[in-house]
Amino acid sequence: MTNIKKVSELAGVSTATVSRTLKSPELVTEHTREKVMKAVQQAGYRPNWLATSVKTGRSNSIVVLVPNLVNPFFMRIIEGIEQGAQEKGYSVLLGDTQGKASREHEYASMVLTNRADGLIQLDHSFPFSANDAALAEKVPMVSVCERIEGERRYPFIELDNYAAGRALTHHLISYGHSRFGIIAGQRTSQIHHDRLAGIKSVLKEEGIDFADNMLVGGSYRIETGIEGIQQLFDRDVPVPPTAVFCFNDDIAVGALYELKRRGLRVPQDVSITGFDNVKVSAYMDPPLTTVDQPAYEMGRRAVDVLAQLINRQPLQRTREILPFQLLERGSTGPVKI
Amino acid sequence: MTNIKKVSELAGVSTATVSRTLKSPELVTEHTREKVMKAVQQAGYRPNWLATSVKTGRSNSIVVLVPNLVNPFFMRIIEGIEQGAQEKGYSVLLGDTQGKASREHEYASMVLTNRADGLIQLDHSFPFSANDAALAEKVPMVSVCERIEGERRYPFIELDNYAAGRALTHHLISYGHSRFGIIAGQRTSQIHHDRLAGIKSVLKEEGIDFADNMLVGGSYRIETGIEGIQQLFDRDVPVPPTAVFCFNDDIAVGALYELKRRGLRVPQDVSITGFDNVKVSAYMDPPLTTVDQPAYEMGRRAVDVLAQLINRQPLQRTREILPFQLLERGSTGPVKI
DNA sequence: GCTGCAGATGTAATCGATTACAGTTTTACG
DNA sequence: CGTAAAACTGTAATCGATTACATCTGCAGC
Repeated sequence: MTNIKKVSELAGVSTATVSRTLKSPELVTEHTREKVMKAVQQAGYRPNWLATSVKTGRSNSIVVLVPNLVNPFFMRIIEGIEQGAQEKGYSVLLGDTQGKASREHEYASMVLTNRADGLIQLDHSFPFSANDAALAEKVPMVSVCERIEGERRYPFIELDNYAAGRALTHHLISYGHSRFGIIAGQRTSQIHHDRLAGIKSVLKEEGIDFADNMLVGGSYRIETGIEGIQQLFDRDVPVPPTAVFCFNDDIAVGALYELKRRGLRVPQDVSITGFDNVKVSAYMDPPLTTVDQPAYEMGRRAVDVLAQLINRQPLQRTREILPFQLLERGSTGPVKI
Repeated sequence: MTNIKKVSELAGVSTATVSRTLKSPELVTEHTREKVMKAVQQAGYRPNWLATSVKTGRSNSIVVLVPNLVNPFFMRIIEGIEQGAQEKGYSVLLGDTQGKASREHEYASMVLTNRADGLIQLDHSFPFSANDAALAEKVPMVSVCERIEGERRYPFIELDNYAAGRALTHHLISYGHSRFGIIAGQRTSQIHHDRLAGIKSVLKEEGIDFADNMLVGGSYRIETGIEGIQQLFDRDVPVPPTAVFCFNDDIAVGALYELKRRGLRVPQDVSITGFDNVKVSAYMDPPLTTVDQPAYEMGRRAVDVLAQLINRQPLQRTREILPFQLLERGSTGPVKI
């Protein structure tokens, strides 16, 4: 291994001078700088990052906790995080939690052991174990698209899921729909509650009933969409819904697939909506009406906020709400008479 | 910050004893172990990972270079990598190269600076700059699904793209097709050449002509599929193809979309095939005939191989070919008479 | 020529661990 | 009881950097 000592010997100077030449060149004379640089070249020297970090106490890395890597929506957020991190000199440590608490704890504790400086959370639970709750108090941490209600609070970036729920509902009602189904994802999340509350608030205002058994589903997967449609349309309720809210685009893909398989046409027989605006949603048949989330931007903002926390700069606000956009495409239409 | 010294004072022992208690408990007596553990608890002590790493010279991290995070196929590989890494005690540093050489260099040099112990490459180019080529000689590095032909060689995990190309072609020929189009992705990659060679070899054997202008495309995106179809069907060639090979599922999504938009039916008018078997491909309308790559498994194997390189264990072979599977679904069918 | 100061470089402490080696205590056994 | 070996613990070197402080040189100003 070529270390700073070897270079210093090669250049005939002290290690301090080598270090200075590389970090603050203005402190050494032209002459020695050249000597040192030549030695650096010759030895193929690169400063050992671990050593630098242990000295400065900063790892310049951040952990990103994500429940699922294959979801393009999350990945878009992570692209934003990656870009922002890169610009600020941070590296991104990937923490695929697979929704398991044990994994979350494991990754989160990387911040406690100086392996990372901060944490970005795309999951929905508090990522520290009961043991570490007290320590976690000081951990710089930001949550993207999920708010933690409860014991602990930290800054979060999200969009107004309540308003998005309302917008989707208004859109469908304007097409004359009045019998709705909902296929939800992870039900314990704040997102879920907000969207649901948004939908229900409009229904209430419009005097439309919503039976609890029209809410099905429980995870953000294609299969959930398929099973959701089966539950909504197979049960012995007299009248199936004419419009179905799917709480993400994957669920909507499954729902669309299953509706077609049953010979139902979208949107002529049933309207469906997605959420997230993943790339393929625009190229489905029909293209999906969905809510666009500025995922990339959310990722970037998360890094900004996290960097402020890490550097103990004061935050203007602990809550950032980014704008969503309702994309009306082919999967929704007038109710069948 | 609570460090080992504080704990040692709290427990009334030396730092060496604290270190031993935590790393090799069998070296200390029951009595002191208890004392130390109590102090550790009380102080909320966690060993500083940076310090440990600088001492051992191992960061226990690996860098994964990926050209694009939103591609579910890559992400499936990374899931495998993540899982394998986790089991072996490595963390994964994400390197989103966005296909840019500068990014590649930047991330790759993390191995040269001890920030990571090795490198897994999902991209297709040699990730070190000309300057570092010599240093890179010693860097543990594995390539997944892409072989590097040329100056530098390192182990790779892939599937037999040549054979997969042949299998797809046989499948379409068995349906009576003889006029083919190809919408390719990244054309400079080895994958591209292998698949293309596989297809052409069968066509030659069967005495079927393939005009070079029936090969279009140049990146793995949905838009490439749309533009590809436009090029293949708009040109003034007398007869458009009856079957189109798309070199990944994203391209196939675009192709399917554009074909439908033009009023062509799949597979009655045109058959199309994808590649990779991403999740949604099974739920398209029609479901996509595609080649399943064991992406997750490829990721896991890559970590195994990389770990061997890092630990300087001898490799049985530098080339691992995993099995593919041709999935015949609804997007291919008999040629229209 | 001497003093003072700025600028360049070297010396050595430091970051937070691990671990070789030394020193001390305990145990085993004749 | 004495001695050697074993078991435990402490001291201090070490990993590879950074940096406070010390030292040395050279030059300006009186």
